[in-house]
Amino acid sequence: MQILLIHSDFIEYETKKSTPVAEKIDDDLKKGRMEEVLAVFVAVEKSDEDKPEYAASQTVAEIKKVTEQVKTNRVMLYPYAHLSSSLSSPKTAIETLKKIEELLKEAQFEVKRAPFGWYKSFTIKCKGHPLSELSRTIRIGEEKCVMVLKEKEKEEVVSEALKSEAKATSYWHILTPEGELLKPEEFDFKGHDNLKKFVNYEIHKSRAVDKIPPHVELMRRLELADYEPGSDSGNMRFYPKGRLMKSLIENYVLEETAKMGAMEVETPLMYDMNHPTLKKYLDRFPARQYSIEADKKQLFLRFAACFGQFLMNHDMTISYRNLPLRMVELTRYSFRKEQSGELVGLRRLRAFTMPDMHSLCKDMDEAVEQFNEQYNMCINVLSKIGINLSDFEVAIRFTRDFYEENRDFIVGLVKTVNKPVLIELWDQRFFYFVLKFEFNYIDAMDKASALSTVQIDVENAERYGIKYIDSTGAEKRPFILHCSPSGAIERCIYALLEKANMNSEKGIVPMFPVWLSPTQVRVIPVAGKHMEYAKKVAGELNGRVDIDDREETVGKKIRDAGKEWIPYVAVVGDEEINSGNITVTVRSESLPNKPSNIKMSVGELNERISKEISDFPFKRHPLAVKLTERPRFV
RNA sequence: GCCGUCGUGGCUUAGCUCGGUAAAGCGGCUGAUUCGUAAUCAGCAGAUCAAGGGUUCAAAUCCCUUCGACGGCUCCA
Repeated sequence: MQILLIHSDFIEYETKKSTPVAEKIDDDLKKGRMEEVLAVFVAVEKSDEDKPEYAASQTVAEIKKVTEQVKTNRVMLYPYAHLSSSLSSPKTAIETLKKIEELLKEAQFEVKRAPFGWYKSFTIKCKGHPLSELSRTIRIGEEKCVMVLKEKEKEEVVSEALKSEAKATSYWHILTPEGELLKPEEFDFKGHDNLKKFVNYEIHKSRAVDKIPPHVELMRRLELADYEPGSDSGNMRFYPKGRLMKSLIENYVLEETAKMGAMEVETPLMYDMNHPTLKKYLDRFPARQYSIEADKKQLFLRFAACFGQFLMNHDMTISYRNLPLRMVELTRYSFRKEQSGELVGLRRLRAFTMPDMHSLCKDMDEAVEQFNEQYNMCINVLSKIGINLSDFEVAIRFTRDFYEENRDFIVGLVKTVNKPVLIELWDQRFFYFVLKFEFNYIDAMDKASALSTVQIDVENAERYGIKYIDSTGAEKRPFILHCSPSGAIERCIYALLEKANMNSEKGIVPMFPVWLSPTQVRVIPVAGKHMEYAKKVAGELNGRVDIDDREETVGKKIRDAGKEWIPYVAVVGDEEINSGNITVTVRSESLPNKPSNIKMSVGELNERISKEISDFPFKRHPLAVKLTERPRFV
């Protein structure tokens, strides 16, 4: 049995023409309409033929569940053969449909049934809320819901978490730094445009813009990253400049976690799907996996570093003196087989790089304290990457129990960012965590993407058998914090590109932070005879320096340097050779089409650059110093 | 995954309605220019028009299928 449930403002149908298998009907059934209704499209299948009554009763049970969630008692049954490629006989189908109708009527539902075996026209207005479109497969002898992948004729096991999410009821609020907990409709969003967009995105899932994402064009034009047609969708190629930026951010984040005391480890990319512990965890994690078969094993590609680290924790001997114990891994890659329609440029990928840190804490007090410390670290990390407090919106999500016990702490988190945040509250714990936050970047299309996140996990220490010995010698379960200080590195680059594009539209010249700029200084000799001097200057300059040795006009070279968002462009010609200075175009001080030129010494420029990059990792330029020696990637 | 739009040299696009020799700019190469702050001039090379199938005397153009990108839906620890 396949059913598709659509919570609708209305559905109406009209019979057009009978088919050979049509049931005989009275004229009054040739048209039908219901309002505020759950439309149930049904395909009775071959596998139902053994026990049609069982199939009918299971279907009714599913319908009841959904009607309770969407709060209606009106049902329109609509035979819909297209849901299945393995249909039952028409006779069984009609019987089963009638049985469903009968059972629903017994349960006090207001039911109508569209006739079987007719060509019908129908109009339906779907309500469009998160639960308004659901599908179910009902199989005899199986309690579990499974989704059927038609193209593979293979059943995909959908994790329990994916399902439980549909059942979770969320209560949305806005929490202000003053500690006021307001319903979204009570909150005055004036001056909080991005928060409004974020709330709208989270709760109503509605957007009104249709533009192509600017970062997709930029990632190619700047030769950072590109699609790889030879791979699966959502698996990108990174050109030298993109790889450089990724590498710098990766190293930076790792360094910040190391400062906190995190130990860097490395764990496998693929795991046995039938490992008893992992199997249970898969069920609690709402992600779809890539799976591969090797020898006789079913393996899946990791979607985070949790697996490897928890398995490692399981085998470790840990004393209370070792806590909080932090481990970090930079996952290159984490794999998530997101739905194809969801993939966009660098925003949503199927293979991405993510720092994943886990902290074992002795009790909830320590977990909360660590949570707070990591919350602050995340703010700092993002701002150093170039994404400031004003660029992202905060969501804090927790269970009601956690909130009751930690009200002041939650308000404290809001005070830290000093702006209202979105709160999602659950009556029960549907997930493995009791508290989490995310920092969400809001782009020009009003889409929200999570960057940093921390969660307090109360489940996995038990599941993985992770324990520590407390001061009395007793074994105890730690609480585990999951933390990704920056979120996916690719997503950080997406946010930087989108931000730069937004700036550009506001009349601000777009650029990356200097420490992340692939070329930090470009030296431009005015004519061929200045080349030797240009090389000398380049040799004396700090940072990633290159030389535009092409035979182009100065104007053209300046413009091209601008197109690459190079922070400092030093022109050298007769004047500079005579004065010993260089003339520097400073991007951060330039206006569109109005470069800002400052005469300074090489030493002065070095000092300026040092100030901007000294706190960060440094890597040499991956490309040849002379532009004429560089290939083009796009 | 579903619905819709799109896919033409390396890049950006014209041509597609109404079938008949694929056009341009940028980039590349060659030559001239040796140049002072956001595009120097000229020439040359470069395209089985996403892939596969169909209709036709003839397909970039019409039809079908597949793949990919984007938008919407769904989803998003």
